[in-house]
Order: sequence, then C-alpha cells, then structure tokens
Amino acid sequence: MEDIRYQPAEIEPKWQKHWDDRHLFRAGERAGAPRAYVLEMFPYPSGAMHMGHVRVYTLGDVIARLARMRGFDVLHPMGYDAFGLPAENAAIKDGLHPAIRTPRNIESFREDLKRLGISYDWSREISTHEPEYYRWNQWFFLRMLERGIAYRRLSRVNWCPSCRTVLANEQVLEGLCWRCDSKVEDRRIPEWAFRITAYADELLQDLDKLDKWPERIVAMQRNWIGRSEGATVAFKVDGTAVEIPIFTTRLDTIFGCTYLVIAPEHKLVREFASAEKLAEIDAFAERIAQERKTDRAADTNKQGLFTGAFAVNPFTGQKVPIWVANFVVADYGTGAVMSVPAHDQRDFEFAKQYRLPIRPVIQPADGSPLLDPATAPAAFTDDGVVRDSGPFSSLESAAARQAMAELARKSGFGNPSITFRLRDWGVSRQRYWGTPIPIVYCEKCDPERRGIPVPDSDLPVRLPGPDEMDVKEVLSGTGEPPLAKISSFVNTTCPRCGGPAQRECETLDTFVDSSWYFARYLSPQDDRAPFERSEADGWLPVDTYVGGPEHAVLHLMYFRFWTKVMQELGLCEAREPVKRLVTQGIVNGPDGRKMSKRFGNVVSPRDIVEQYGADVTRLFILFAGPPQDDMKWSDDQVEGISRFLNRVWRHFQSVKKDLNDEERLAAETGVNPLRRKTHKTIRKLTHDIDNLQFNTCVSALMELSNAIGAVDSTQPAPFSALREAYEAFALLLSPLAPHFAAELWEQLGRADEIQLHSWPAWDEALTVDELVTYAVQVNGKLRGEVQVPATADDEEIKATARQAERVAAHLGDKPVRKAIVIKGRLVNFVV
RNA sequence: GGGAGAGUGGCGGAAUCAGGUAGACGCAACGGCCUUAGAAGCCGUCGGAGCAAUCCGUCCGGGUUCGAGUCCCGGCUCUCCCA
Repeated sequence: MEDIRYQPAEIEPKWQKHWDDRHLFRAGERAGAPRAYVLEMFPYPSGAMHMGHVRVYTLGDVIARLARMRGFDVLHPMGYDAFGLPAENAAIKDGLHPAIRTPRNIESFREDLKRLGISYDWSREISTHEPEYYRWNQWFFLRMLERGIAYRRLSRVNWCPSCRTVLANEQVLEGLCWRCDSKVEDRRIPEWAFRITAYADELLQDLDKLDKWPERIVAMQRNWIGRSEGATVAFKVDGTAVEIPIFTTRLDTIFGCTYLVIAPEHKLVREFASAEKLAEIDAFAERIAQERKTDRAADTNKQGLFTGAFAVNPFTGQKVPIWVANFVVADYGTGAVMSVPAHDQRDFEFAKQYRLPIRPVIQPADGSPLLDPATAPAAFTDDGVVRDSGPFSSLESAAARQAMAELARKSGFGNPSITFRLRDWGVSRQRYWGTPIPIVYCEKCDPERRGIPVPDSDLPVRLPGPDEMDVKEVLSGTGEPPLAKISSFVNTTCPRCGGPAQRECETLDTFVDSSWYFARYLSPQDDRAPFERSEADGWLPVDTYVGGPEHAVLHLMYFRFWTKVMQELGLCEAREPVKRLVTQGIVNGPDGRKMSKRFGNVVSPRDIVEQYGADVTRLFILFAGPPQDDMKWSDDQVEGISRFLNRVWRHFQSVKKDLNDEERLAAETGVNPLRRKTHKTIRKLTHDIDNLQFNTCVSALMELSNAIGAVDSTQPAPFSALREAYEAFALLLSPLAPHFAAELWEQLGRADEIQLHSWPAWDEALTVDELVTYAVQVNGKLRGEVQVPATADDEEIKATARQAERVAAHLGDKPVRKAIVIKGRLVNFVV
C-alpha cells in the first residue's frame, strides 16, 4: 500500500524554492495596486530562533499574505538588529570577534526564517552592524547635533557593573539591569544625549491618533511621559540670596506648606547648608543611595534629615524648615518640593514620622470640616475650597491655582509650568559593538572637549575590525570604552585644523539602530541618503507592526520620536511610524513556565519544524489562542494539528481523481449542505482573520474539513460541491499554512499562483439553510428545539414551537402572556 | 498606592464587540472497530448529580431584563506596567 501521509519535508522546500525563484514576494511590483507595509520587529540574531520569534513572524506573515490576496502591493521585509551586548560578551568568553560571529548567526537565523516559509522580500534584507547601515546612524547624529537635539551633558548615569555600560532609565527595572539583572550603580560622567523631552508634548498628544494601538501600550506611554501641569515657585533660603525653585501641581495648597524637601544630591544644597551639616547630608545621601541598591522597597521607607536652614514661603512670608529626604530625586521636576502634609499623603506620613506641623487649608467640597491634624488618619488629597489662605480663601481649588500662579508670575517669584516624567535619552555606551559616535576631540580647537563633528564626507566612521585589535584584550575592559585601546582608531586628524586629534570612543545605544530601520527597508542600498523621500511617502507609515509588548516604553517611544525628527529633516511626510500595532503574548514551555534553560523546558523551533513541518508549527501557534495572549507549548496539540493536515491530505488523495474529472463536475448542480458550509466558512474566516482571531480561523477550517470528510461516507458525492469546498479550503488556508495550500491548489489542477489569487468571496444566498433550528424556552428555560422552514414568519414559528413535546407539557393550559421570537435563534414563551 | 487586563469542563480555548440553545474546534481520557501485535486510522462517549423527568453549573454577592458568561453596582483572586 502506497504511503499517503503528507510529506512536509518534500512539499515545503519545493514551494519555498518556487517562491524564491519567482521573486513572488517582491514589493513594488504591482503597479497601481494600493500599498500595504507589514512589519515585524527585527530580531537580534542569536544563533538559533526561539518560539517567540516563530510566533511574531508567523503572525506577521499571515497578515502580509492576506493583504497580498486582497490585492495589495505588500512590503514585508526582514533584517537584523545586529549590534549589541550578547555578541560582545560572548567574544570576551571565547575570543570570537563579533564581526565574525554575527554574520554566522545571521546566516543561521535566515535559514530558520526561510524554513518557516515567511513571505519576505529578501532583496531588502539589512543588518545594522554593516557600515552601509550605521553610517546613517552617524549621519542622523550629526543632523541632531546641528539642531540641538543631540547634546553633551554631565549626568548621573545608571551604570551596570556587569555589562560595563551606561543604561537608560527605561533599561533599569526595579534597580536592576534589564538585560542581566545586575544591581545598577550611580556614576557621574559626560555623555551624549538626545533631547526627546522637547517632543514630550507631541509624543503625548499624538497618542490620541494611534487608535489602532493596543490601549495598554498607549496607557503605558502616557504614564511614561508623565505630563503634569502645575507651577514653579521660588522659595528664598532665609538669610541668603539662594532661591530654591519647587514644582507643584497643587499650588492651591501652598498656604499649608510647613516644610520644604530637597534632594540630598541637589547642587543648591551646597550653597546654603553649613559645612558641618553638609557632611551629615552627604553621609545621608551616600546611605540612601546604598539602600536603594540593596533594597527594592527602600523608597517606601521614608527617611529625612533637617538641613538646619529655613526657606521663606513667598506667599505668606512664613519660614519653613528645609529637609532632605530619600523620596525626592534631583532630576525630576526641580529636585525640590514644598510639603503640604495636610493634603499630600506622602508629606503627611513624613510629617507624622518627624513631628512636623500639619496645616489644613483645603475644605472638602461636600462641606465637611477641615481635616484635624491631631486625629486625621490620612491626608485629604482631593480638590475642595481653599481656607486660611489670605486673599485666596473661599476660592475653589482650580480657581485658586490659577489666581495664585498669576500672582506669582506678576510678582516674579513663580510661573505656571509643566513637567514631564520622561527624561532625555542618554545614548553613550562604553562598549565596542555599536555605532561609533562621529565626534573628534582636538586640544587646540576644542580645549573644553565639547566635541567636533566629523564631516559628512568622512562618514562612516568605521568600527575597527578583527584585524585591528586583540579581541579579548580590547573587550574585557574595566569601564573605559574598548575603542580607547585601539590607537589606530583613536588617533586621527582634526577636521578643523588638521592637527592631531582623538576620536570619541563611545558607541551609540542600539536603540538608535532600531529607531529608523523600518525606513531603511524602503531603499536599503541607497548611499546618498538614509532612504528616498518618494519611497517613504509611498509606504510610510507602516500599516501593521507586530512585536512584543516589552518594548512599550523603549523602542516604541524612541522610534516615534525619531520619526518626528525625520519628518522635520524633510525625509518623510509621516510623523508617526506605525498605524496599527499588534502585540503578541509569550510562548511558555509545556509546563506553563517561561521557556528557559534553567527549567529545561525549551522547545526548539528547528526540531519542531524538522519533525512536523513549518505549516503544522505555524497552525499550532495560531490555533493555541489569540495573538495577544500568552500561550503554552503543547506537544499533544501539535500532534493534533499534524493529524488534521494528514486527514485532509488522505481524503483529498482519495477523491482527487474525481475532482479533476470535468464530466462529472459538469453533471452536478444545486445547493447542498456542503456548499452551505463552504460559504459560511468563507464568511467566518473573512471576518475572523481581519480581527486577528486566527485560532477560530483554524477551528473553522477544521469544521469545513470535517464536513468535507462526512460527504464521502453518507451519500453519492456531489463532486462540484466537493471541488468548490477544496478550492475554498486551499485559499482560506493559504495565509496560515502556505505550503500545504499551494500543494493542494496545484493538485487541484490549478496552474495559477494561489499566493496571489484573490481572497475568496461568499454568496450570502448560499449560506441560508432551508430549515432553521429554534431553541424553545418557557420562562427563559430551555425546553426543546424545533425545525422551522427558513421562510416561516413569527406566527408560524410560534405555532410550531408550541407543539414541541416538552414545551407543550410545560405550557399546559396556562395562558401565554408574551411570546418572544428571535429570528433564526429562539422562541421564549412567558407564562 | 496608581494604571491596564483577565477569571468559562481534566487542559488550550469558543460564545463577550451587538444580551438570545454555554462549552465550537482541538487535546487528554474512556468504550468499540480494524490488526498476529503495535503504530496509524475509523466509529462512539465526554461539565456535575440523577434510572428518568429534572435540577445545578461561566470567581463571589446584588441589580436590570421575558432572558445575563456577556450589561450595571459591590467584593475576591491572578497577571502585566508604573511607583
């Protein structure tokens, strides 16, 4: 007996080669067609793909293939986020230079992608570690420098001792490095930064336009930007000329201010504290910095120290003590706050702890009395009516805020102001495997080391390769940038005076690379510009972007910022990079835990594809649940999918001959249950696939295959209906399991490309059943079912329903008060 | 503490957008057929209790409604993000 099992190992490579040979997925080759740009977050090319990658790329591929069937000219590119720490860290271990390891990894990764049958336009492949790519990072850096968006600053940075680099705030999670979980330390060093805060308002406002982004991602960005409206008010330090600006959102409570808190590391502290006190304060600062590192909950534990100085409230002239405390940080707002314990919970707790006075000035709007400092268990933090506040008394909070800000402005001690939680983006990294920053230092022209930009004509500033360095020696440094050890790199000539000069040895954060790569795909070989304007205006913004939600406030914020800059540079019209964002959940191990070597529950895509084929792997991932939900790998479920395709295959092989017999096909006509099922399935998939409900798409295809299988055993096969069902099945399956679908299509005798065939349409008339099943309820409880002709009117339906056996029994001779008929669904008798 | 989301069979999930037969589809389990035997395949059962009629059942408690997994109010639990 001939083996009729379906053989993915044969048909999948066959179709992959076919697509490759015909360049079937090249973008820009369907003249006049509307365009769709479908993109997945590009991978860091580690040696082997993991299941998370399989999930993103499968999701993106379904969307891209569907768009193609809908007649779009689809751009679906792939590339590699190739700079970064893992390759560098691996090199320190085994001495293999990143520039050698990375291309190998890319090759292996590409192989895995190809075996999954993802429909990429491979002619546009890019990798960020190539000089042809990163020279444009440098070019952008110079443009930003010209516009004051890039600047040099001295800053307290988050330093990861294990990765030996600086981290952005977003890369520090609960005091730990996002990559290696080491405890992050504070250091003060000069670094390059991007003024993303200048775009804070726009980044916030434009969130409203992102109506096809998941709400939670938008909410996370909104929180991250953290806009607050309020006022800045200067408090004079008593007996000095020093002014401490404070930021508050509750200016209406300023008459209740009983002390000031300033960050212990705030530079103004040195201007008013006595030498003696200063030593105490420094020790305090040191201690809390230490605690913050060792204890994640340190911040909830309030600690403070009186500085010995007093400040004058500009509204009241009253003197209040100035404290330092662990919950005020120097780089948020102005680094100092006024404390109103009666109306701020944190201030309240602090005041109780250190026995500071509590002065209520806001009366609840419902008329209940002012808070009693002695007995109140908590601060009253709502708006209300202002009391005991001089000329502002009896104003509503909002009105008081406005009036007070106005007075402050007129009197010159304050202004309405807005602060953001968002910080500027520090981009300097003391690492090797990244984009060299195109800056030169010349002692003669630039004694202050502000940095001299490398001229565009000298770009790219190339990263020294394996021949120019001793890998282990250069990379295993102690905090100095590795590039500083490569004298052939460091020593150069000054672009201004032509004298000796040194290059900047830091490299750019790799989030720079991923901030604009989506645009580079538009003209990946362009050597005169990062990309072509005309291409950008034709394809941007990206229509659908698929990736993990872990990038909500990192990559997804940076690339929005970058897009706005690109637009200002005249590179594109778009001011937002992506219209629709799809975030996908995690693929966990079979035990429900995160896949990890530690748990020994890692499932390798390569093994699975080898064993079951790409189509089975793809279908399983799609079937397991909605894209945004986390899912669990299940070997049994994979088997189930494999059985499903085999069942279809076997049945198809047994009827194939008849399906291609034109005489028999011509003889058959009419509507029958299979045709109805076929058209209903088309309708369902058309709806579900648009809503990204791929799991129910797979279910519906299983149902259709069950209906196809049932025909055979019951009655003489209506071959025309069977052929119609198989054609529809192949088309509907095509975006999900493209190889299997293409093979079916070919064996149905079709010579055209199923990949480019139009998405099937259903005939609504063919979806209508002759008999409709109605559920019959009595008083809302199910009591029976009846079959009613589809053409019956309400009265006929009721009459039939009434006669159903169990229904009649329940109705008895009680009068029916009301009968509700829901067309096509149910009848409910109320007695 | 603030924000977002989720709780449905032994399991993954469907129905939730628009209130209308809860459990589609698949997995696991069980029974049967085929087979020397296994693998594969095929047929059947499959929320709980009950011989049945019937009753109970979508985290818990209320409410709206002829009818609530779905809507409203209150609570519990869990996940993620931010403090």
